[in-house]
Amino acid sequence: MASSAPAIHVAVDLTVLTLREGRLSVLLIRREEDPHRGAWALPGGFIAVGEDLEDAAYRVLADEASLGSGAVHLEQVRTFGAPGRDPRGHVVSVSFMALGADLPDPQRGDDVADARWWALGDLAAVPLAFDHAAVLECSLERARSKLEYTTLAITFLPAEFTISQLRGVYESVWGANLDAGNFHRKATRTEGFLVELDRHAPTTGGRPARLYRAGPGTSLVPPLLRVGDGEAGGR
Amino acid sequence: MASSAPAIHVAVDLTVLTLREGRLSVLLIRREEDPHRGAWALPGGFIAVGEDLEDAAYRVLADEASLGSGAVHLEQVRTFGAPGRDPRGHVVSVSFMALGADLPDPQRGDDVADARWWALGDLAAVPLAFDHAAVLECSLERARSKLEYTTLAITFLPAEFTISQLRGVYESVWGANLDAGNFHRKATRTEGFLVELDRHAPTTGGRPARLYRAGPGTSLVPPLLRVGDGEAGGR
DNA sequence: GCAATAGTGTCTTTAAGACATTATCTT
DNA sequence: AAGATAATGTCTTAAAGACACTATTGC
Repeated sequence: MASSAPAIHVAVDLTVLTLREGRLSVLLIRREEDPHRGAWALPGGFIAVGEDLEDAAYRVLADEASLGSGAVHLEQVRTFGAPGRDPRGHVVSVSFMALGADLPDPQRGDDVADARWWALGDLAAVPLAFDHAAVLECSLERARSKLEYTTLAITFLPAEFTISQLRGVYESVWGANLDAGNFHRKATRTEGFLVELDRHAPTTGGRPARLYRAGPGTSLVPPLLRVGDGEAGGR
Repeated sequence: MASSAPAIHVAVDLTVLTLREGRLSVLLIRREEDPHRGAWALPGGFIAVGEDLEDAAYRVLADEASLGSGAVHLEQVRTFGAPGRDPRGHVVSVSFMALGADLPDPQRGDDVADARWWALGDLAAVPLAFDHAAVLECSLERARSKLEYTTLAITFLPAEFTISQLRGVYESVWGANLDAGNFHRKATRTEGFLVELDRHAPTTGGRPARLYRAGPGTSLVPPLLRVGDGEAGGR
């Protein structure tokens, strides 16, 4: 923190994503100190000597997002190290994405005075601190892409879920509308993706939907490729 | 370098890949100093305060691999920061992969006494320094995977090449045998992948192969998915 | 009954994979 | 001619997408 002896500092930045009311949302924290005082930023922090990168990410998750390690899927995305990205000095930041199911509102604590979930659609006019817009975009693209080839979409859902909910994850993250019937067939017939349960979800006005839980597989073969639909919706 | 005041150091490590005689090969450098003196290691180096990560990677490429920035495709892969990975202290290393066409033998210089290309098939019994086996594996998997969805294979080839050479890249990197006819159709009919030239390559004993150069596209749609063939060959 | 959502079936189109066939060169 | 490699064609099968249809609930 003392900027007398020039050195490189290493930090982690977290893109915490969840679905809230069917909209893909990211957790941002309002900065209380310069630089970028008052701007919204991704949660993050410097790593200590001897601290593992993942441990630092989980620490930030607990301190700034009130989230335990069991609540999210954490994954390293990319490292940002341009010399000018932080006016305080040379900060190399390892960015992670954390995905979870309907994550709770952040609690005010020692470190954090103001923090909230932002639906991505509402974020266009919000300037982010540092290079966090690029960091966020990088994690978003990673998440969108991994939905194609992996079973990662399930991390956005509770332990038991319906096919409609799963389709909702894809639609929200991709910003695309998927055919319900075709998606149902694809999801249920992809080996290792889902395990069918004997129970059904309470009806939401129509035929009750069967419940599923995550299957043993981690990759989708063949993948579930997004195609240029374009038409989308927050919900 | 002085280990008196504990601090975190940031380094870059490079996985430089090329095809040599049809075999996927990686550049390794024999360490001359402890730790791991005498072991083979990926080229790498510490970054300076104020130096960009990519610039540092290109500097290492020039110093330790005698390669200019035009010769390779450079891409960040992953950052390794486990506290115990370097006995000298806490070193966070940003790993890059660099891909190029038939890269030259490294030259001996100030930094490097012994450096050579290793075909990956010959590397099983070679212990690598630090966690470089994991770093290498991570870059390899990235390269294998990106061949599926992008036009990256072309970076392993000279500016003008034949379909057979392109197929050879896939076969070498994936360690799989591909059907020549089907590959030809797929490569030539994937929009943006290739530009057909009016010339032909000198014959290698059969019908002369038409020459192509890289097309404008960067992604392959639909992708060229690897499937479980298993049978492979270095050549 | 109707509205709403879940789930299945059918048809078309695309594309992969197996493999035969033709084309064009060297010797 | 034989041998080698390049390129194309044919057939089968898998799977995506469009979309109609059936199933099961609440009202």
